[in-house]
Amino acid sequence: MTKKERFLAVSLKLINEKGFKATTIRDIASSLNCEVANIYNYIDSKQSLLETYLFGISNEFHSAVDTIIDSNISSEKKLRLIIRTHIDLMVKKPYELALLVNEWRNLKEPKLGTFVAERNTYEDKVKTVIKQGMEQGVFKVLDLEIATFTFLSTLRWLHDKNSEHPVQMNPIEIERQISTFVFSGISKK
Amino acid sequence: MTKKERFLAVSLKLINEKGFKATTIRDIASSLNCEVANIYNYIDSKQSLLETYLFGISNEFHSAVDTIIDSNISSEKKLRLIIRTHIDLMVKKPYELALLVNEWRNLKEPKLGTFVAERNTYEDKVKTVIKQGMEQGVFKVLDLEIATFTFLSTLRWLHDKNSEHPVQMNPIEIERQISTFVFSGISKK
DNA sequence: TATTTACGTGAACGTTTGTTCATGTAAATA
DNA sequence: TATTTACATGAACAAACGTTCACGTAAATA
Repeated sequence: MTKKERFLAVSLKLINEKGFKATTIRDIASSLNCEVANIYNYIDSKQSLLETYLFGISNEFHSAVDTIIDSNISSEKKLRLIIRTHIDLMVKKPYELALLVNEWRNLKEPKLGTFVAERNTYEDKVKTVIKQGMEQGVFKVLDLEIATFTFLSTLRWLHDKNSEHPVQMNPIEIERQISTFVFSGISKK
Repeated sequence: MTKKERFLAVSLKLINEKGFKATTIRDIASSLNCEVANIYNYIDSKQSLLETYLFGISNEFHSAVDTIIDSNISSEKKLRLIIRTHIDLMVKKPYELALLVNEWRNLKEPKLGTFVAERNTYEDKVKTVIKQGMEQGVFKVLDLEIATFTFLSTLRWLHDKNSEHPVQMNPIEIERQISTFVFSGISKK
């Protein structure tokens, strides 16, 4: 692990614990046992640090969902794979995922606009999958907006709870539980 | 509307747009067309302002859910009423609801601890309703943690989307859509 | 009328913030 | 060996922050 990688990891953890605005360069330097000025050997500015994290994880979601959409499988299977993608990223990159939820507001224009646009595009991709499922008679015909965002919010649970007391279950079992909820709801029969 | 009420409303809106840390006392004064020092005729500190908002809305959720739990109705009906409560609060107090989601991290100890405890208690109350439904054979027997937080995340959607482009539907229709999703999922039969 | 209360003002405070600077060292490269 | 590169240092900067101060005004209260 290079010095820069260690710096990136420590910063990410700190920003997650205290929030981006509350995490100072001096905090990071202190955790790293180095001088403040040293940080600027790794980055240009505190803002660019946040941008690196956010656009990095954003791209991961996009490339994953693109592969899913382009594949020749049923809408239900696509939705199932999207669930799986979110779970995998929660397990592999919990801190980056948390930033995506909590800290994107701290971006400044024009990066903020770019980020929001990317996120909207992601939501639209998911929406398309659900829409196709409805048209094919596989999914209930609900309000498309509400269905999509209720679905995405369900997946957001992954981050929230995992960040406070990490889930013990294995990813496959989590996927089974969430898929059950998403596809057939909470009512018995 | 008294001066203090106007101050509280303007602050709330600003904090929602820019975030608590990014909203300065000078921002608030500027929006209010008054001097900075004037703000301190209304509040003791910036922190106390956040505390007022957060514990206020937190109490509203608690008293609503307490009434629901104590009432002599089925588990399904209780869950339906909880959904309705969240929707009503989203419509009536969207800004406070957003703070509850986004800004609670900015509380400082010991208030932070109190808040987190209150929130956990709320989650436990919802969890109890779901647990009873499972025991009575009304709900599927899923992992209780996952079921509860997936459910709560579904309701969180209400805030997220409403804050960006407010939902046009009336509360009753929203409730119908979300209840369908929660109780019977997205799959057609 | 006298006095309290609510609201308003502008300057100043002490701290903390991100960032830069000039300078240094030790290792990799040429 | 000479020179570039990567990392390190401590002091300093200007800006922004929450908060306080002494003072002022006008209306409500006694």
